[in-house]
Amino acid sequence: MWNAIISGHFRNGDWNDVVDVFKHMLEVGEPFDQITLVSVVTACGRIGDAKLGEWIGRYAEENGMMGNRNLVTALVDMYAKCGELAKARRLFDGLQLKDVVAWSAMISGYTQADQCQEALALFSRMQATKLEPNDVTMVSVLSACAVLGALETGKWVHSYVRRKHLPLTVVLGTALVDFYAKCGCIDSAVEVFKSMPVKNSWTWTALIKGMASNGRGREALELFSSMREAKCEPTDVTFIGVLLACSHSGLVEEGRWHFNSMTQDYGIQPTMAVWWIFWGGLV
DNA sequence: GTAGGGTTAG
Repeated sequence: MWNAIISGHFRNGDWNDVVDVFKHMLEVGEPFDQITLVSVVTACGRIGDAKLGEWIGRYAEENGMMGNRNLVTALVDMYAKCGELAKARRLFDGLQLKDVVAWSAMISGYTQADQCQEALALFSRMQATKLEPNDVTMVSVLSACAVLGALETGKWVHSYVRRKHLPLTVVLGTALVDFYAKCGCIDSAVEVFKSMPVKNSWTWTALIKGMASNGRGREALELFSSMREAKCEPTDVTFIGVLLACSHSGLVEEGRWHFNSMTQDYGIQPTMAVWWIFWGGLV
């Protein structure tokens, strides 16, 4: 029953509630099992609770639970998200049978820690094992390619996605759009965008920012109005793209208008990045 | 009816 409650919070993304329920269980001496620990340690990674995460890591080692691949993978993910890449890698290397989830967790760990070269190096090693990457693996690989400007590798990933008929999920599609836009291939970014069956705010934002950073401010603003017609809610990052578009294209009046609309119509408070763009080009 | 990995920021 406790696991079911924790699972509910987990699926809702309420990581703090997951941790709170577990701490309550410890306080009242409620028994838990490995399934409990998998959820809790994953939540620890999401909220950066390294203290509890490491406590669970020690508990799992001392109680002979390291044969549980789900638990070890969750620990790899937690250590990586808490910035403990070496600890994550040690556990990952110790996994006797690494499946696609374990590989994806370690690759995404490097990408999220800004160690994109390491991420691609690990991806090469994964390919050498003949284990097939899936759509989730490719999201992290594309993110690393985008940061490094590794155009050829990213293009290869795109062709792999098509060849193997990996599902063009909203997250994978967004990663492709972002990758092409960051490499300056706006036409390819638009092509992927158009081919996506489902788009969300992140997808629109990736293309708007891509247009803006490639000097196509007017088209970025047109995309922003299409986004609203599509009833897709803009986020604070969307407005970074919109204001960047105005700033780069010298559309000062429109930029000020969007800035006001952001706070008044959407209730989004300007973040530090927004102030930088505003004071840099729209005053 | 309970378990691991993913995308946007001048």
